[in-house]
Amino acid sequence: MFSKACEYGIRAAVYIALQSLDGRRVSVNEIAEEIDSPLAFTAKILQQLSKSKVIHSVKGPTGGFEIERTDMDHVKLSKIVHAIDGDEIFVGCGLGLKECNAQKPCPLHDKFVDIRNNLKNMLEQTSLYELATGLEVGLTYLRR
Amino acid sequence: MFSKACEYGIRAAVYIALQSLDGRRVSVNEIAEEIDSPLAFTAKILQQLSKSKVIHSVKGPTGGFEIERTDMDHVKLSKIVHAIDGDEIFVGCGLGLKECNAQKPCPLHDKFVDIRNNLKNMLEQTSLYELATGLEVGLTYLRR
DNA sequence: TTTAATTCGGATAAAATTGTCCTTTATTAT
DNA sequence: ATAATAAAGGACAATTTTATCCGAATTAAA
Ligand code: FES
Ligand code: FES
Repeated sequence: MFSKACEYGIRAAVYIALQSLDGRRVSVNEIAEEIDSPLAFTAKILQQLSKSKVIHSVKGPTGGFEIERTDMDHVKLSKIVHAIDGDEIFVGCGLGLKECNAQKPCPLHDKFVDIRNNLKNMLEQTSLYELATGLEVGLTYLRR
Repeated sequence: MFSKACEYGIRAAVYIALQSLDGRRVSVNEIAEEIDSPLAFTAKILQQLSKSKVIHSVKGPTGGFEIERTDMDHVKLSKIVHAIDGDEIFVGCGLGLKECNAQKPCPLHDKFVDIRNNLKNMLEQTSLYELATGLEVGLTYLRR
């Protein structure tokens, strides 16, 4: 569904959000440890998320990654997926035709667009804050 | 969503089904041409589909690929996806945890499982015959 | 029985994704 | 100022996916 990079990116962003709720800024080392992801690869992904304004980074001692409390609400999963995987999942044809086109649809078009739109809506409606709070209460997990 | 191999596999199977409705057996060359896919790679995928009984192959002159009329109804897309991409898409965690587990769910679990199940149901309910008939009537396309 | 058409299967190559390493840059604390 | 800490960025390596090539096996037709 999503690339590995995107999966790590979402898990990392949720973890950063959770810690930011406590006013804690976190390092790549801690993030990779907590979400059980490859350190250097995770660092690359965090750079992307930083550039696309999903998270905020601070260099130097006491530096690290954080997310403003107000941003947590309006940063939706769709923004992260878009930043890392692009828009294929939001607009692409399920059978791989060059573009999804209702005027010249593939055999799966109607059924696929339904599901694709459900996914799109879910991603556009789910905020980092929402996901982080489940974690905070101890109901959900970022590793296993 | 699906791998390239899987996309080609579905398109190929639908095309084979369509031609089989006319009693025509088709070659890899014709299939790759009609669904606009790389010839040799498509041949590999057809081998897989043949082994997993999605399609039937006949060697030698006048040989090629075909699907029995009765099979078209009960071969569902889920079988093709399973044969080529495995079961990750049916049971995997949306955030890449080693396994999806309702007892220890990732933050996206509830919302993701909904969509994953919609997709699963759609694939399990959609037969090759159903997709081929849309093509037959000229309402849908396998290339563009 | 020979030839030709076709799938099958193995080896290999190219491209994309995933992952690592090391140097540079910014910033804080001593 | 200097040293230490952390992200940024570039080069490179490993793995997986996508794709190609070629010879072997099968079978129908000439
Ligand atoms: S054309 Fe294939 S999903 Fe729309
Ligand atoms: S645990 Fe992540 S989708 Fe179920």
